[in-house]
Amino acid sequence: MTTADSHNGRRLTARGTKTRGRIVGAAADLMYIQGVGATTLDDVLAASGASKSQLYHHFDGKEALVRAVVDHVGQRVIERERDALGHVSTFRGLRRWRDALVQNNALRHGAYGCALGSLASEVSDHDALARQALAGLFSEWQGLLAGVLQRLQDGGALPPDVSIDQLATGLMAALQGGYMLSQTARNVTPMATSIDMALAHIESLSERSS
Amino acid sequence: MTTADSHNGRRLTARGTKTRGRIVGAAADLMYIQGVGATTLDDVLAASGASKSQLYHHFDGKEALVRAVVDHVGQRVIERERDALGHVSTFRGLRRWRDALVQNNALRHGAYGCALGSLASEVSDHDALARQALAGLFSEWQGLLAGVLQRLQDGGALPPDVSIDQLATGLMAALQGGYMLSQTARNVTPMATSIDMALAHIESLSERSS
DNA sequence: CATGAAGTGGACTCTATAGTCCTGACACGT
DNA sequence: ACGTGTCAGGACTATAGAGTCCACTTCATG
Repeated sequence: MTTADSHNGRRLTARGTKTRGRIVGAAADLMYIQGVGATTLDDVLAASGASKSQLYHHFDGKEALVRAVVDHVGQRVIERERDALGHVSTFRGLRRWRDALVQNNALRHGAYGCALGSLASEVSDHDALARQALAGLFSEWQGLLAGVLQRLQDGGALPPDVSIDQLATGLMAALQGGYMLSQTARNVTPMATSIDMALAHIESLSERSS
Repeated sequence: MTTADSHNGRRLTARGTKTRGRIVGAAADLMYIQGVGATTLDDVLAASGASKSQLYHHFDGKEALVRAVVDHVGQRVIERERDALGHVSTFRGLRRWRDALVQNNALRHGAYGCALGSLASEVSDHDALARQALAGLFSEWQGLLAGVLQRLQDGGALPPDVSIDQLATGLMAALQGGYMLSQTARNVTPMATSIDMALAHIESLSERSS
């Protein structure tokens, strides 16, 4: 599942694991804020308090580090979304999920965008492996959305003939596109509006089934 | 309107204009394909057949070149969209617009994404001026979409109480998010699906007004 | 047709950054 | 407690890439 896990099957001590984690965490933060390309290894070392040799001890180079960051950020996002969506089975729950994302993004006025989306658009055209990992993460995330929609459908809140997967794709795209527009405008409104429209559409489908 | 037009008010000869155009064009192509960060000035020089001094004669540095690229790409996209959307006033026309974008993106299996969107997500967090230019371009593009929706509303195809601007925002986000998902998946389907969902929602609003 | 400005060519410098290497400390199994 | 391999520190190298400089050519306008 993971792309560039630990290092090619070496034994890790507790201390080593901790150092590796510090490096990946610092790299993830910096790459989120500055972008992947603008983040130098020296930046990462300074932020994590590690040294060159430690970095190259744990990773083959920058590309490998980026892949580890993708895995790490992916894990975090999926975990967050699993918590937020895993048991949602009502439109109200879905709207609460929306509110949480919007509020969270409002804290930085939309800057930096979606942790996964930013990585994806910067990395997809350079590193095929990272791209595939990101594609997998998006599809996992979308699967969580599909799970919610499935529960809605099972509960009769959505007609049985609508395509859960297509709705999940549309919702995911609205979310990502909204993030990007908000990032560019430095204003959360577009993101909120676009998710609202996607949710409105999904909710409107239920009216037919009454 | 333009961000980093010609150079700080110098007189341009025909030859100079041509050279400047070659440089910007080559830079735009390279930055679209390789990304802004991965495109070096030497790349641009090699591709355009210009020399260092010519580049620095016309631009203050890489940042200025990037801004010129944003303007250039923006002009192209807006012009294309004005042609495609300027006189559309039916749902059918809107679907033909969708088909053209999807087919065009299918040629490269989604790779590289939207010319404007890719620039935006890479540049927004680094260069405030470029970010504002991109925000302006997005809003211009969205204005073209809003124009179509307005004509639909004026013609009675959309109820008078729906918010044109919100629909245009949602459609734009669906488009951009779709581009990004397709770029990551190397597959146009998500983009097509997400635009379809946005259009379906907009069309569904008209049913209420019958 | 002269003069100065716009335009061109490419060598050169300087610095940031990826990546290497060597030395030594620590930790764990035996 | 001892020895092997993981872990850490940081100096060092190599190079790619941004930006400078200067000599030269072409152009526009009086």
